[in-house]
Amino acid sequence: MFSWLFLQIFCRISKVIKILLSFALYIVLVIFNKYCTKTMAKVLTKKEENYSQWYNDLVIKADLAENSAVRGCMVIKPYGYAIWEKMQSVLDKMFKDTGHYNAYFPLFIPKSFFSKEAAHVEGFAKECAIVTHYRLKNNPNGKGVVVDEDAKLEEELIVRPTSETIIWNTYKNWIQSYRDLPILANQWANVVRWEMRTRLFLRTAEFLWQEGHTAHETRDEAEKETKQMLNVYTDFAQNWMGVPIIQGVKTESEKFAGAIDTYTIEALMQDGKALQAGTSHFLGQNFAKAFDVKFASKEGKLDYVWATSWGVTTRLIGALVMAHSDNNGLVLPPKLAPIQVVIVPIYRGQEMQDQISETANKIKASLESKGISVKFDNRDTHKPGFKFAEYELKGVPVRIAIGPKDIENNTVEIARRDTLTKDTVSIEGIENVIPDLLDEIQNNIFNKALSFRNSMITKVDSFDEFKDVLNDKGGFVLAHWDGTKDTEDRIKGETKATIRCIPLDVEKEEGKCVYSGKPSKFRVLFAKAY
RNA sequence: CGGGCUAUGGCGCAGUCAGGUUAGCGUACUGGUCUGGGGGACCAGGGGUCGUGAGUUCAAAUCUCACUAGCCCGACCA
Repeated sequence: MFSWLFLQIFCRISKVIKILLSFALYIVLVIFNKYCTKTMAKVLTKKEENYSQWYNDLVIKADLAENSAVRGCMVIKPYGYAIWEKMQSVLDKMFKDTGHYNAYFPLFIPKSFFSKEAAHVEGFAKECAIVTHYRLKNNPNGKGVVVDEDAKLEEELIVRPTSETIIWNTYKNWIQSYRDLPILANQWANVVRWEMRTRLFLRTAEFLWQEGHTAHETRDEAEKETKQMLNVYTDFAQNWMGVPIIQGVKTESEKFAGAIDTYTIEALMQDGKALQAGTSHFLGQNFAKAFDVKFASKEGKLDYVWATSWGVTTRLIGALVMAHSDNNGLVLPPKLAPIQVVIVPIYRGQEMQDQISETANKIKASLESKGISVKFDNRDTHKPGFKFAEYELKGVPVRIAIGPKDIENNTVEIARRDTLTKDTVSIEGIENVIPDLLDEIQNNIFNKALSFRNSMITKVDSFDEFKDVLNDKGGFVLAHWDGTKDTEDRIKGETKATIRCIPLDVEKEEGKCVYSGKPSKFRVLFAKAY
């Protein structure tokens, strides 16, 4: 009895001590916390401290996307989706301008279609989602619903990881004669690849993309199409996203399963890792043979159709984020920014607010007449400083601040997101200043990324050097390779670097494989990649 | 899919080891006053089935098991 009482008392005393200690610690933390919020960047992990955490923070805090209740699947939030819509509209126009048109094919693909192209199935089999039943029923043993085992599908359906099979099964019915060619179809769709490790935008179980699927009379025509679309992607990446890329062709082991050749555009992220930003495949007659798609030529001969496919995904948003952004948040290229200019008023009292709003609305209208997207943020619920930080986080390229001093002097303060510099300029002629500034920002962002990228391409001639560069510096490594899968695999095993591509503009150069010492005729591009 | 960690107001966390009265804090939110050229201050207020489900116990945020989701490392991969 006494010992029990003693124990109770002891417990209480130790609890009291614990509480006192926690309280002291808490006070210290609170003070520290207050100090921190006043002196440090508030919301983002620093890029230099933890790059992937910085990326995650950025995507979430800038309101681009968030994780969902479904494993591996993200919710693309309005601001992130607005960027995707801009990408879509630009790309869609580029596709139409090169003679393509849109269509839509089913989400579900009969399982048997996959077994028709053996190489292709190997590439995706391990990450397919499969529909086996078509009905639910109330759980007879309790709450909720269960799968109705009586509603089993005769043939399972695969949720498309890509649409070659369903499309080529369809093209078979569309194509009889050379007069039916070419077919230049594209579809905007979602696809599912059951990824084990996912990251917002970069790798998710479901993602959005476009996939072009074309059919041609001749090999030559299909190859030209493949390269044309690679150039379209290059144009988009460099001139719209401001992301410099390297065009190249994939090695046998890195190419799309089912393709003869896979062409790629490879971008470099700020942490020195490469990211494949788009691919264009020359499929040869592989799918035509698998789905028996023949056409009668002008000479009346039957031949298999030549094919291409090409795609870019919402991963481009990840590339956009990682290519340009800084510790203050996103940096968006003006050509893809949902909001290109934000106007923040600074005022005291209703009267001043009205006065400034009038000026702000005039500026807004004059900029909009030039085709610029402008947001006038006249919320009275947030202070100017808060808004400054918020739009920086969201990467709005240009901010115009208008306060009482500006009204007096007929000026505004213009702040650039890319350089974080501020200037006071006259309101007169601002509708001409801003478009030029947006162009300049677009160019500056690209040039900055380009000089970084160029500084991160290193030629090496020994395997020690190869490893040192990858570990200490990162980026692309140009090295001789003997052309064998074995060497490629070994290098990957030892360094985690893969051959990103054989650059299209590669110079002929006699050399020795950096790993095996065997002869090589040109250098290939290695990097650790996303 | 293997190893490790995690899940507590909207968000970020403490409390869990060692079960015990009314589960706290920051931030966000609501109202008010002062403010306003870089994430404001003060006062008052509301909000939590402690991831889900079972179990142990007089008593579970706390212990056990299963499940779900997330993060990190690996394996796999267009």
